[in-house]
Amino acid sequence: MLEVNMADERLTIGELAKATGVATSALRYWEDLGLIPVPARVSGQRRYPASSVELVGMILLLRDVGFTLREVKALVTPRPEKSRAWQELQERKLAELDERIAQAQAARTAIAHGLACPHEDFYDCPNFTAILAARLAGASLQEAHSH
Amino acid sequence: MLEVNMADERLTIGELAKATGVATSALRYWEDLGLIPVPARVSGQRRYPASSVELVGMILLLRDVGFTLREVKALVTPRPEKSRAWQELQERKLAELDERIAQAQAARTAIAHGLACPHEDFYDCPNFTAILAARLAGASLQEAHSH
DNA sequence: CAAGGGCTTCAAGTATGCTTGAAGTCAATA
DNA sequence: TATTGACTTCAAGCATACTTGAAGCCCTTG
Repeated sequence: MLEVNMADERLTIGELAKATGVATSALRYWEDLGLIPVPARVSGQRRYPASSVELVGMILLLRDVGFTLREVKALVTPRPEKSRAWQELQERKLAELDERIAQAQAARTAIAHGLACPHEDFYDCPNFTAILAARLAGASLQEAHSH
Repeated sequence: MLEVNMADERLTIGELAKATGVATSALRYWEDLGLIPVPARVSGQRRYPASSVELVGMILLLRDVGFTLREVKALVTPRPEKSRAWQELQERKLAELDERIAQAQAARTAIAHGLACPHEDFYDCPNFTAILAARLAGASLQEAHSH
């Protein structure tokens, strides 16, 4: 049986997987993409520092709110001494997040309205259509992203 | 030149695409998946009612906040007379959205913290690690989703 | 009546984010 | 020493969400 080594703080990939709920295959994939730094090895096997748990947590957090893994990589990899470029990237991502939050709240309102509304005139409510109009107006933004 | 027909309120697929910012290929794909009802045809070409603009707006809204197209379909297709099942689906999705909003706000805090923090001890701040711990604790939830 | 623009279908290709399988290594345990 | 279990690499496969390309139809305009 493989007990968690109390004397050694380093985690095997299985332990990191268990601690974070992320499959080992995904952790190796993230390493290939450069999201996770290449860990030390003990007879060929990866050994992660305890801080990797927080790193994975950060990756999950960013991935879950809609950033691609390449965007996440730009946010979690050690930045070159607090460069201006990196700061600008973070500021852009922060703005994107604000927008995501606003959209999620709009969607929330839309669904809640769907629940509250009697039955048919779902799309006729001025409140509801205002939300949709706002999203459609933001379409240019959507295109700016995909570019 | 093809002017927008003022007398006819129905839109061609190109007009719907322009109004919503969604590519015609995507609109056809959504139709195949059943998100958009099969529209009327005029000499083989699709003609959409004006209300399709709002429908597409709703689809964008839900897709953008992380629902899969199959989930979106369940939310936007005409429900069988306000059935209990449909209402339960909406309530579940509402709860999911609340969670997404909470996560987005957590991510926002995390990034904002990254901006504010001096440089190295990024992952050492108690405030910051609390956010990550919350996300990692919610991992079981993530697994419940993918099932 | 020929050209052009926008539409049609259908099949195949692309990008992302993984999972799965085969074949093998390594260390601990029966 | 043989088996077990977790690990290794690498290639291929899969789901989602589309895009692209080929070949063709229909209507309008020069």
